[in-house]
Amino acid sequence: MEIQGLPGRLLAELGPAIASGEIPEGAVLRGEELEGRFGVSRTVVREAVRVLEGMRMVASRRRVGITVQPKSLWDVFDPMVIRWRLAGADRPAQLRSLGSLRVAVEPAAAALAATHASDDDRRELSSLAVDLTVTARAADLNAFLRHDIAFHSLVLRASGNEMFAHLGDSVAAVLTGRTEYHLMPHQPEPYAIRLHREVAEAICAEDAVHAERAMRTIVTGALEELNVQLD
Amino acid sequence: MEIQGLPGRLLAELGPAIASGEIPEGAVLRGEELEGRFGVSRTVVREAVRVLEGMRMVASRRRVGITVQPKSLWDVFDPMVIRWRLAGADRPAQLRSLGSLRVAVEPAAAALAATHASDDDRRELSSLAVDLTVTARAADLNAFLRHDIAFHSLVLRASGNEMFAHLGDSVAAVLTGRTEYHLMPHQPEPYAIRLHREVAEAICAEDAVHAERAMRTIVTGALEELNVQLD
DNA sequence: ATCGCCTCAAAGATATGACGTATTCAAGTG
DNA sequence: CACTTGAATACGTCATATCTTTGAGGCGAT
Repeated sequence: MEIQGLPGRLLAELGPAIASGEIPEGAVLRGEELEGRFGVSRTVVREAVRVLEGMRMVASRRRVGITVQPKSLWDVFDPMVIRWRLAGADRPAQLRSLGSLRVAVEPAAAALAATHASDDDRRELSSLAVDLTVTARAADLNAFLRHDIAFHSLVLRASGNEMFAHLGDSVAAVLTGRTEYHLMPHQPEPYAIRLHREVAEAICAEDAVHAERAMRTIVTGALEELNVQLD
Repeated sequence: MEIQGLPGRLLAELGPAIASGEIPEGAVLRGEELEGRFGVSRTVVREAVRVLEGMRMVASRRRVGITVQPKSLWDVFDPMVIRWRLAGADRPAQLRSLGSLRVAVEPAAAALAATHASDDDRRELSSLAVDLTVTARAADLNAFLRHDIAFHSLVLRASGNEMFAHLGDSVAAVLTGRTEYHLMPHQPEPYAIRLHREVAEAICAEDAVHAERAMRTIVTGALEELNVQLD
């Protein structure tokens, strides 16, 4: 589900360029310039710029042009912004931010899931915990990643909080990045796996306290490891 | 910092209408129809629609039209979406979501602030704690609200995490809504005030554990009160 | 020399006509 | 009944014209 057509292509060029700092904060672009640079019409440029303006990465003013806004104003929760930052020079900072966010949110989500999850959710969660164990033992990193993402997304979704649920994609991005850039041990640690099983069991048993504690251990561990790797 | 001009006005009409469910999920709009309904040109309609598409509230497809997407796809973290939902029929759900998010994030932010805050931040925080105490005693709800927002925003900002910092506006929206709709006691509770002072003192003393605990008490209390009021 | 006002031009904002193109739906065909 | 084909439709893109806002420089008065 992405923005299509020429405006989408323009966005795919401009967004990362701005997110990576290649087009620095305060830089001024002119619509006409973009038309020429990308060989598209005014219509297309304006629509792409409007979207960027919607995520507060740029501001368009008459007689001035399109100015890149300071990073502090950007909608840092916008999935597109997150993706662009993860792809560029901001990757470490973005990973750290998301890591801290996970530490805050996922334990709370696990606690809520323990009381709010549907029976289907609980079954699915148990099944995923098993899958995780199996793929970890087989050292199948790709399958492990897939199940890990599914596990954490499901917990977030099962929390019943729409805002938590929406962080599933961001968490997926973090986990994917961690695997892609070899920021995790080649063989997932047995201890982490056991914690995942504990989370699943606690949620199935409606034990919010235990679910929260186990999940907190998982995400704080992940954050610590991330910090070690990034230093 | 809002989207200006005619597209902005169109957004200000369409966004709330969709957010409130007045234009239901799955509804199909035609660009030409919107041109007529709002008396603006294609250019304007297209730009507004593109922004809505950027926040995934609508999807535009050839030969079909502009379809309203299911709520589960919306960028629920987009400040515009939050504002629109708070203004409409989704207000209770939005307040609950934000309340849970606060419970997850603000304690973590307080803990981080205890170790990351600048000296200026700490001074400002102490000052705000005093202001809170004074305005609470004077039962000046508006001034209290202003300081309360400043306090929580500052803690989020001082955490040093950009994503936490960006939740300041949303927290402000929750607090404002709570006051506007008389969802809080006329005289702020002395216990809550003392907790704010405790947070400030703990952050100043670099006591992360204490700051986190006091902040958790504040936000869980607020959430409980919110749930009582909304039932 | 400084302040304030005025004018002009630059750049975005809006409107509109023309054409392109994908997609759906249905008629037609085997 | 399945498949093909074609036409209608609504968005997508381009080009152009005109309007509006606003920053900068000039000009005069104090």
